Amino acid sequence: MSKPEQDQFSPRQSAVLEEALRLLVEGGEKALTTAGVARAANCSKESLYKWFGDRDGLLAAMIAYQASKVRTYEPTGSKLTREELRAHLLTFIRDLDEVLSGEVSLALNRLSIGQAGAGGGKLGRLMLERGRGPIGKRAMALLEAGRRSGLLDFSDGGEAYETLYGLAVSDLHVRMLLGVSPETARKELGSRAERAIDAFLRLYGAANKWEEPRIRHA
Amino acid sequence: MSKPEQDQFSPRQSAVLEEALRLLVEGGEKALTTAGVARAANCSKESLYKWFGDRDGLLAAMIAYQASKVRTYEPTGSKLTREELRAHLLTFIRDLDEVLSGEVSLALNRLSIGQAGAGGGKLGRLMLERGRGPIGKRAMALLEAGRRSGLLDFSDGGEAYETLYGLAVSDLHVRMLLGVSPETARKELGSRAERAIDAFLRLYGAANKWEEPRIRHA
DNA sequence: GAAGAACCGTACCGTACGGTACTAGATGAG
DNA sequence: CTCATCTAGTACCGTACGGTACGGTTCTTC
Repeated sequence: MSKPEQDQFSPRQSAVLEEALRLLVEGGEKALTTAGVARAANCSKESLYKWFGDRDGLLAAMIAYQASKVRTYEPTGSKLTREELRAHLLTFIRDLDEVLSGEVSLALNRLSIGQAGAGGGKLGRLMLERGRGPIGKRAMALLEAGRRSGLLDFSDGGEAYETLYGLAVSDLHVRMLLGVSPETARKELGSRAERAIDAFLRLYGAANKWEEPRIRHA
Repeated sequence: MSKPEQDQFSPRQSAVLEEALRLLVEGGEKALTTAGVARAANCSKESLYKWFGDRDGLLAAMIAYQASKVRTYEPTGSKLTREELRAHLLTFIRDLDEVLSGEVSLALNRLSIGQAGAGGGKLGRLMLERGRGPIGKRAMALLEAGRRSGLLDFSDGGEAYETLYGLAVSDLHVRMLLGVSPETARKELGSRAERAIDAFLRLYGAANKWEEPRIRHA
């Protein structure tokens, strides 16, 4: 637990996984053959099987490896001002958008989703734990800080987080997974980030702190 | 165009597609082999290839067939009361939840997403057009009716629809695609429907018509 | 510098799948 | 009755992939 994610793969193995991710991004799952990975990474199939067990082990390792690269930095424990909270929310949404629209993330999600359905939902669980877990934890910490600072008002943090996520992403993640170009999607995400924060603060902002931005009624 | 979707498949072909969908739901994509479909549907592989061209044609036909089953009823053209709009929104969200959490829909989305990444995003485009298109159109019509009735206030209908969708679904569709049990998900969706409508109306309700439900400020 | 481990490259095996060919039986028209 | 069409069932083919085995080379360690 002291060195949980960093060096669980040797440099050589990391290089192989990097190459495997590249192949996956370029050609989808069908392009990710054991022989192809071995050839692209200049390693032998025997080593692949020695290191990762079998093909599924390789896929799981790719997910774990990619997850180990996102730093889940815990931003702050101090009291937040309105502007700071707003800025942190915006940063969170921008980071979220960047992750979700990243080629590697999309490819890994496609991979996990594609082989979910059947009995082997192993990869899907991995993605949920290693991918969405940390992101959600980070957001919840931020929202909690906002509440402690008297800027947000909610009873169920998970509910508030789901709302924020929905406002920021809506159905764009699924549409990207289905093939909408990440460029198109990123434009849409970018134009929605600030609006999502406005809406979120109208829904969950502590009343006396935000004097109702974008006031709409008489 | 007069008979667009109904009888594009003969009864025999529909029965075969039904069986193919059953196989897909049960075992995922890997279980959907041409031999398996032929065996399950008591037809010959040769007939499959005659009718659908090749395996991809069969997959596309499955999507088109399933899409042809959802009726995209246009509810109303008359003026709406508050209660009617609320009820229609709730019905829409419940229907949306039911579709998204349906086994067949999940299986087809997994199939399309799984083979998106590579060059062949054909199925993904089909899902976007045949699946999300009609649903979005229906919701937009409802929102437009709400605006014409003076109950909603928005400038961009698409933006309002995306907000409604995000509030109602958030990341649950992707989580279901990744393997979260539909039962768990349906409970979460059900408990969120009314809250989503409240939030949506706070964000887009015409001011003088809704006297700020769940008022939060002094 | 020798012993041993790790590893690359390749060749190999079994299998499973997509797609095609062929035969036999059913159905319907003339 | 007969011929044409359609289709079920089966057998077959080529290929591509997951997984294993082995010889040769490099790197480590004493």
